[in-house]
Amino acid sequence: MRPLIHPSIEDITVEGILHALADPVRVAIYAELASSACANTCSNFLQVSDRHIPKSTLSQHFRALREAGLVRSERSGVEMHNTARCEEVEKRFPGLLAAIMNAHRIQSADCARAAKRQQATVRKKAG
Amino acid sequence: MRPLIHPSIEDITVEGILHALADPVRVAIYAELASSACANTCSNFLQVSDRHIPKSTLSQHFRALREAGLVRSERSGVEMHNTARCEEVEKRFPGLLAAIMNAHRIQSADCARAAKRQQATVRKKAG
DNA sequence: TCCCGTAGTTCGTAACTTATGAACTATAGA
DNA sequence: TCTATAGTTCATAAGTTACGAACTACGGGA
Repeated sequence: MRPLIHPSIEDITVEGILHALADPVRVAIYAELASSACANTCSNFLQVSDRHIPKSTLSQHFRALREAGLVRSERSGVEMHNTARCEEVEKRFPGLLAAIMNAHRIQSADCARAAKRQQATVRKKAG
Repeated sequence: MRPLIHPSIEDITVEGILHALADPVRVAIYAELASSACANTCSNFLQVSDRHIPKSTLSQHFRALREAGLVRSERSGVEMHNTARCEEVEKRFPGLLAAIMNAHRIQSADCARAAKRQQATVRKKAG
């Protein structure tokens, strides 16, 4: 089994971060990790945004986040402890992650609003 | 020839923006467009960051930027006028593009510094 | 009007990337 | 040692990207 690869702070690239966070599953994972006080295992995320993710796919997503420098993973017994590397990345690229996460919040809010509106329309038609 | 597709402001997604800007050629193009006062043609970018980009590839890159909502393109005679949609995107996702562009500046500066250091080392060894 | 040059697009294909099930490794506990 | 759990790796199918060749579209002569 290969060792876990964590780039040092100066090897983290903007392209790498953007690519990693350009995937809905990965941002969801990252958002959860970033807002969580303690470490999370991988299998916490087998269910993400109401969708089942196969274990192997999840493993690849974690690798992508890790190798982009966004997440630190440490094996601990049979499981893995994952934490977001927020402070480090913030030091190298100030404001970047905050802006991306904020944009995601805006988008989810919009999306929720749209769904609500559509549901209201459906109810109106039905009744 | 298909018409040019420009998403309306509410159809622009964070994933789309991140994916579009996760490519070094595309960010370079976007950065240039965003900092330019007037519209630029596609072939202005046949040479980007000291590297030649084939016309067909460039065309795809512009399409990607356009369909992500980052760039507006208008055909004008035989050429195309491209402008960045900064203000619109800023309205929808405040601070996002600024943070990404800033991160890119930081990275390029680091890169230039590293190259300089390496060159100094090479000179030292040689002489 | 016809022809040519320039600007950009589309198509076909080869190279690369991603998703996922099956088979694996690693560890903890009985 | 056996079994269960957590995660990884591998093979492969599906999707995406890069780029040359052939194309469309427009403008400007002759």
